[in-house]
Amino acid sequence: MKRAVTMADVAARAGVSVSTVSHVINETRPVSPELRAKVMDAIRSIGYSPNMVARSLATSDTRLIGIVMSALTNQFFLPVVAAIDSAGRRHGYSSVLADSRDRVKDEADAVSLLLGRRVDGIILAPTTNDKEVVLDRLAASGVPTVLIDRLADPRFDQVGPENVESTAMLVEHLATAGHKKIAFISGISGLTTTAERVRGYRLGLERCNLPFRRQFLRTGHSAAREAEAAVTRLLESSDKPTAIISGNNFMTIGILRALQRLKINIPEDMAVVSYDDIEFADVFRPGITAIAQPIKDIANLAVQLLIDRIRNKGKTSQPQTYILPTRFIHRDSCGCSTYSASEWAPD
Amino acid sequence: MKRAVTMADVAARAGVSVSTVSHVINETRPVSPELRAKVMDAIRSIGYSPNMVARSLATSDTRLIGIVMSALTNQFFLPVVAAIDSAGRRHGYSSVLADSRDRVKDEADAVSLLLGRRVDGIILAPTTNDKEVVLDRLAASGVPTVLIDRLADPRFDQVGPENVESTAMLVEHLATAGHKKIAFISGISGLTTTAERVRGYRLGLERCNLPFRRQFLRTGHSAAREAEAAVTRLLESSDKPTAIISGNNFMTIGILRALQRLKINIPEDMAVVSYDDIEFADVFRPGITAIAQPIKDIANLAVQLLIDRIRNKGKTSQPQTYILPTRFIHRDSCGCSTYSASEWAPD
DNA sequence: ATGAAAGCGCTAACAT
DNA sequence: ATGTTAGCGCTTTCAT
Repeated sequence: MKRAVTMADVAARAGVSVSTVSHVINETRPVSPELRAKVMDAIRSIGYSPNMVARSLATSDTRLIGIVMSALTNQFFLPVVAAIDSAGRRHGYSSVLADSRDRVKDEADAVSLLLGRRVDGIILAPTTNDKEVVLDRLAASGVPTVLIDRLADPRFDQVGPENVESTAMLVEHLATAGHKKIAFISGISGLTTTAERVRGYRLGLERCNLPFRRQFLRTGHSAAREAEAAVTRLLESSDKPTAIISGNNFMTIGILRALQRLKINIPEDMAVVSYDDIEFADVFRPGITAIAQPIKDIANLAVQLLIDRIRNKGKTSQPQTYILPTRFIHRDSCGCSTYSASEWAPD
Repeated sequence: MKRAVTMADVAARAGVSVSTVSHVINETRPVSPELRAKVMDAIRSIGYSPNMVARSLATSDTRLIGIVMSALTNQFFLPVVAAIDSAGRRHGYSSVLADSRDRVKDEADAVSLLLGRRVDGIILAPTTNDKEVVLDRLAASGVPTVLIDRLADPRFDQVGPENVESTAMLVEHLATAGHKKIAFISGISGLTTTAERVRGYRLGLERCNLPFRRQFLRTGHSAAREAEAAVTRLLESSDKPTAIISGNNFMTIGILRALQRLKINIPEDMAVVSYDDIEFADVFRPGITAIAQPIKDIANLAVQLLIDRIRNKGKTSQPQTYILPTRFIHRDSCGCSTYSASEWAPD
């Protein structure tokens, strides 16, 4: 690749100064029509394309948003990335990825990387217990940041799904259908989402006057494989539940696998409902009754909050936490005959 | 955010020159242990973090890989992005996203954006008929590029899945089970992948001495909704097929929806097989017999090729095209009783 | 309305 | 082994 075409080349070609070129490109001060035309021609004829790197160095903004998330392989995060990217693009921002693999160390590296790249803002789905390490650095750096999914620190803007009432609703739904022995497969301990969903599980039991029983609460570590194992063990007991609630979509897959392997029919022999919807869940037989997160809303709001903060860099308005309503999707796996749809919104 | 900490600050603090600081950071020339220590201390104590933007301007490399793909919402591309990002990261590269939405215009914008950002290389999944517009520009720019999935231009390194034999194999598989009327739902016309899979379909028919029948070849435009409609129309005819082959995973979903709506049982009333596997396909009932693309292999190879080209910027070795073998996954939807697994590799 | 020139924070000759 | 300094390509103040 030969030497890049620069603004100076354009200026020379158009017979004007570089500052004039810059100003016609950015429309940042009036330029006479004649000169403007000359410049545009020059740009076209020599095929000039502005160097964002140089621009960034001069203005100290990069129009880059850093996205830090656990495992891009996580199905939940694809739509998040897509939504962030497309919302960001509308405002002239591009996205840089940084996988945190759900480990504090990698998360820290990811953040360092992005900070080094001088991204204008960061959207982060915090891993477990990273408060001390990463978030402090982020706060100290002063780079606008919004946390999504797991709400870990009120120093930042945060946006996530409603967890407690949504999960409680699943319990109530099953209880209403007559279930008295309802198990819950929970996610990685240490995640706020996990804690809240477990809380919702217990809240739901209470409301239905059902006892909380330790052996019905198992951890699936947010993953399919572990959830499958957890269910397998759960059903080895003589005292089996009649319904299982999954703490997230991956674990739902694991639960289904376990049940299929054990030849337990859903919903006849076991009702199954899930916090988190699965893509294409409608073609599963039976369809899985689930709570769907407002993923796009979360992403869009996060981007909007982030861009607001980037723009108002000076003023430090109070960070806010947003809990977005989920959607209950009634399908077949709960074993009810009635179909309906409803939404739970906070307050 | 206050003024950024620069190398000059570190130099002052450590009582050395900036070049010494630069050299200890980059390990680009010997520095005495004492000075090195001083510098490291200074860096730590004032919390210095190198400015990649300035570095990039000076070295004219960004360590950024641009990823241009259709709709990040496309399930196929998530693992691709993930794999590219993680492979890239191992070599010190970060990924910048640019959604092409499968439209030439957006693709062109995406490429311009990335070129403006001076990415070191680009991995692109070409949209349809963009040869004239985008690829020429890319070629002219001289920025290392590798094409994935859809192989559209021998001027670039390209890596994609085997399509022809893989699809033919699906036909043969069904024919062996006794099917004589096999329909194919094809993708967007204009994609090389679509053309090749259709070719494989016809090749398979030939090999089995089955006639090609126009009404059994329908387009699903690579999307679930269209595939659903196509199947619906297909089955309105009095002369129905006994088996359907899907041209990609989205269309498979559409096909399943159509069949479920029409209360047609798989595989009893209709066999279904798919080019493209679906995530969690194993929990579908029945399990969908499918050809799985070597997605990670494609991504890894693409990154490797790209980085090789970036490093050997001078020498222009001949671009190569790589066709990677697919994997046949035998499940239940084809209606065979025997289970097996095999792999088709080119040559 | 236009131009000259001083940075932005770094790298990499070029001295010493 | 270390320091000085001229760029990298742009934006933006300051003159004109």
